[in-house]
Amino acid sequence: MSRRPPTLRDVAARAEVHLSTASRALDPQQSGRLTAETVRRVTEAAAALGYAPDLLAAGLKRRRTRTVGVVIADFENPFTGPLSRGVGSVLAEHEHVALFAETEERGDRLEAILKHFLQRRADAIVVTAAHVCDGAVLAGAAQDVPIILAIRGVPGTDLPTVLHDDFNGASLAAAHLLDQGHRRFAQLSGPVDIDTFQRRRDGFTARLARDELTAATGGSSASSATPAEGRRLMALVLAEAAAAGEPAPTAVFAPSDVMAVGAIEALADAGLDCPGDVSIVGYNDIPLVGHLSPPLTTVRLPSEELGRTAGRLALQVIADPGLETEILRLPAVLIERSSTRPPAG
Amino acid sequence: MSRRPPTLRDVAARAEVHLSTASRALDPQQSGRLTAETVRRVTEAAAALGYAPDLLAAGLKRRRTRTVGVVIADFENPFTGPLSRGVGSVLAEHEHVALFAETEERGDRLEAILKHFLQRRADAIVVTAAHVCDGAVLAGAAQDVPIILAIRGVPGTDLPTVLHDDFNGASLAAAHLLDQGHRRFAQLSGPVDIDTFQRRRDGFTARLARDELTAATGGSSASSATPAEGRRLMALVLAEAAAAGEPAPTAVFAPSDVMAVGAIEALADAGLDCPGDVSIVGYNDIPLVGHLSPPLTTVRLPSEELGRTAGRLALQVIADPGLETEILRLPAVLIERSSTRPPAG
DNA sequence: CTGTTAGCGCCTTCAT
DNA sequence: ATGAAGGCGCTAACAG
Repeated sequence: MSRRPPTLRDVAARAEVHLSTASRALDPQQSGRLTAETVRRVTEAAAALGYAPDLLAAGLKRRRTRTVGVVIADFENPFTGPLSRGVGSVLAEHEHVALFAETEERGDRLEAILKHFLQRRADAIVVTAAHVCDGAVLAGAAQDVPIILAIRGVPGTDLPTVLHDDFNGASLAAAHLLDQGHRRFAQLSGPVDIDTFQRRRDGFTARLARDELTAATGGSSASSATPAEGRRLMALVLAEAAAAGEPAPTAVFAPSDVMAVGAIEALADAGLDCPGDVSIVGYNDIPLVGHLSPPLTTVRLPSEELGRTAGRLALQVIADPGLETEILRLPAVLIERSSTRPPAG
Repeated sequence: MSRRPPTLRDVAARAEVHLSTASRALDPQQSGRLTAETVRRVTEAAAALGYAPDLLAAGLKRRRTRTVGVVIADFENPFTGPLSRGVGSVLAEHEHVALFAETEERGDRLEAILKHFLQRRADAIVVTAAHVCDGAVLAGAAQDVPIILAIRGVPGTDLPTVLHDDFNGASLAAAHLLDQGHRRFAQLSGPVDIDTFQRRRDGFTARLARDELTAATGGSSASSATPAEGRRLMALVLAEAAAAGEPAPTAVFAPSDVMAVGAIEALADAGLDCPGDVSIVGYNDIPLVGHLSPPLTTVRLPSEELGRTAGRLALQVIADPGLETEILRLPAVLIERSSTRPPAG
């Protein structure tokens, strides 16, 4: 184990050429300038020795490591998988690699991770875990390395960004419920410090407002997107309605599928049936929600495509640092299942 | 953007000491041999400049990159999250980082990824995506870098390995069903080229054999662990029983939760109810299976802990390459929900 | 076309 | 206790 791998030196010696000739022969960009014969000799020697270039040493000189750091909020989040695959595969197609790290939503981790990626000489960094208050830290890091924002934007920064179109996605949810004839709405609020949840809330609210309607919220917002928080908020909405002597809403928007799961449970706790009494729309279309009871109507996000786009942006900005920044928004699509139906009566 | 980060040279200049003095001052192992005053000056200069050592350059000399490659089968697999977090966090606690790559279960990818990690000078590699036929490739790579097997073992290799105790986990499932009084069993077969699925099958079979019972299989095995394959195999089991003029089994073991989901659907297709007519035990306890209808009885795996163990093994073998290899098996636990109940009648 | 010569940024014997 | 010098493995001018 751990025998020393062959170096370019060994290859050159075996091919009986100079070190730098070997280097050139192995570089597709330069091998054109060499005799076919020399190239053949070097290639052969390299193959015989099982030579593979040391990417660290190469990067040291070339000032490019072909590495892109990716900051993930939560490895256990269901869309982390598709997202990672998206950026990973785009990068791989261009001989780059992704380095993943996780903040676990802890505020202080982001800065440490960015610094670490810098020490590893990442050529660019994709941040998918930004909180709205991270502007300064991101701006600071952006002076040293190109940064791409994905999934979560940060208002006020001018970094290249690719987001799900959450405003539109949530509008889709609202439109669907309106189409079905609902008029009494509630929406559960996601964590307030995350940009995407704000946009979902705004999108849902705006679509209702067009029809001069509003949604109850229960007066609280989730500390994190979990079933437990969904359950808590749904119960609050119900309690609020009861306290005001009003009937419960017939349609509820949960800005994440897991919160929707909790909401359905809260309804059951209160003796209400989904979708019989209350319709629910979730968000994300995570695995298995189509197999819940009832199968959840939800908004699907093109997470892998978003990952691919983020990867592409990273490669672009590496190739041309002077690139003008832009904000891309990828469209969501409503997946209609059985947790929504026109209101009774 | 992309201003050049300060180098050790800059720090030395600012502290008015020699390059190598600065190097020593910043190395906790060596700073003892310097005047407290010099150390202070250097530390201060480093802080003022925001100096962070270039890990690539350091690794080049030190022949340690503090990087561990992790080969994942599938980023979208639900236990990939906990697993990644486990190894990532253990490594982070010891100033190492994980580099993740994905085979997507494609046979040719493993070799390419191993080679790539070598080129990046990973200090060790954790392979969680091994197929039983990968022995040669792994043995080859193991000559150049320490390799740890996790989740999936490879019979015949002697690499340090940490696995879920699938044999025991599947026995638990069988024991549970036997306890409930079931006597007519089926089990769906997972992909044959993956070690874990073989062990689950063997564990289930062995426990039944102790009571002199056997399980029908439908005569086929899954090409991949998906709901569609679960559905197909369950239908085959039903058809097989019908063709033989026998009653359907009352208890089914699905070696993965997603296959269980498909199996439940196949039962419904055949007009059978789970758990009314047929009990099902899944495997993995992935998110949301507790919210299915019926909530799935399943076997939970300590995936994050497994990741942590794999990370620990990697660090161990980096510190001491002569470490004797061992195979660890982490215990599974049966999570009893509502998809199983004693047979009717 | 190919060899020579400098480094990339850091660490690590040697001396002193 | 600190400076000097060489090299990790590779690439990139610059010669010839």
